[in-house]
Amino acid sequence: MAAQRIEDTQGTDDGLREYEEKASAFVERFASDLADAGMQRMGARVFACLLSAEDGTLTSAELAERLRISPAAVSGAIRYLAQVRMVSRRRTPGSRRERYVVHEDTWYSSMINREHFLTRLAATLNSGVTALGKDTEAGRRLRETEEFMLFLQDELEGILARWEQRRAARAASS
Amino acid sequence: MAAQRIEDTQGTDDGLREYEEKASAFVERFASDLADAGMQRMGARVFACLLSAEDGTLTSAELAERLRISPAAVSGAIRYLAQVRMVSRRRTPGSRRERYVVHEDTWYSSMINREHFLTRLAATLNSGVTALGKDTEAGRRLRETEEFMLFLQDELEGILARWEQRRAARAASS
DNA sequence: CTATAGATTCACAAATTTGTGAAGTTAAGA
DNA sequence: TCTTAACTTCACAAATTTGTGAATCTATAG
Repeated sequence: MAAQRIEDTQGTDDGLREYEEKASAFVERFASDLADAGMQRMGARVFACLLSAEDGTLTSAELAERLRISPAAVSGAIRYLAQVRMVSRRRTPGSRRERYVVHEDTWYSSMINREHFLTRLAATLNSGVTALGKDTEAGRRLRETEEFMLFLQDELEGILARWEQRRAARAASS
Repeated sequence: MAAQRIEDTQGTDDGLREYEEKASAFVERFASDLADAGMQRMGARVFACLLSAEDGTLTSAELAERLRISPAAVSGAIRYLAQVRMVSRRRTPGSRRERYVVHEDTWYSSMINREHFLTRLAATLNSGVTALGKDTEAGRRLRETEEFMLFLQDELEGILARWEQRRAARAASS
């Protein structure tokens, strides 16, 4: 872990500690950004920590140590992250330890689809059109909002596809 | 208010009450969706209420009555909504009352840009690349994530432009 | 089959967030 | 200028959320 950095600093303890401090500072800042966007705090911290891990993978114990939190907190955060499909559990055969891993290629779409948020919102708005009457001004406004949500949902899928293409193209050329 | 609906139900008190109940049920459901997505609860309720109002406008007193909340709560929610540019205050000259109004044509973009969330995230990720070292695997992962955020930000602007076009086209043809 | 590492669940305490009443401001109207 | 309607701010109480230690569960190793 952090081999590169250790080398840069002639492998001194100070160098390693400095590296860890910088890494930790970044993790907290990133987590804080995510939390501001509505993500629960521990979930954000664990996710940030995983994303910053050299191979995108950490065990429960490693997470607990790096973030200074209890195993229970790790467990709760992982449950949440697994639910929203940003992380998955990986059981190494022949070990009791479980490793948690960032879905590097799909967490973007999980982030965007957020439990079908837009689709659900559109359905709710549709019920509003019925409730308020489709010929009222309010009904018209809700209908338009509904259409926007569906439009957005659709476009987002296009964006993800384009990103995958771009990514694939870059991978092929390098 | 709700003229259409009153007509539908022969203007009976029962009809009006029924309409109000349905409207309120929708407002709460919509607010709940928004709250699930990370929006603060009162902000969501006030916003949903405004969006459902016949002309997209209500006074502080009307909001307090419809949502059964104190003037202080209205004030707090409006402060928040104004800050994220989803609602603005409108002072009718020659009146002490203030009206709050949904930015019908711009709240989508406010919703999407959410205080430059993506740009900020990209900046944070960039600092992570520096902290972890750009030649490490983690650094590479963060850089890619940063690129995705910038890509997404860019694409979202395109989407909004397309939506405006679509909207304009429809308005012209009807 | 048993012992135990390791993850999860649960009840509770701490911390945070939220909404209220009351006091304080601001500006319209007399 | 004075009065007062209407919005805002503030301190606090209520409610919610969060993280912990302890107990519990699961499945690997022996």
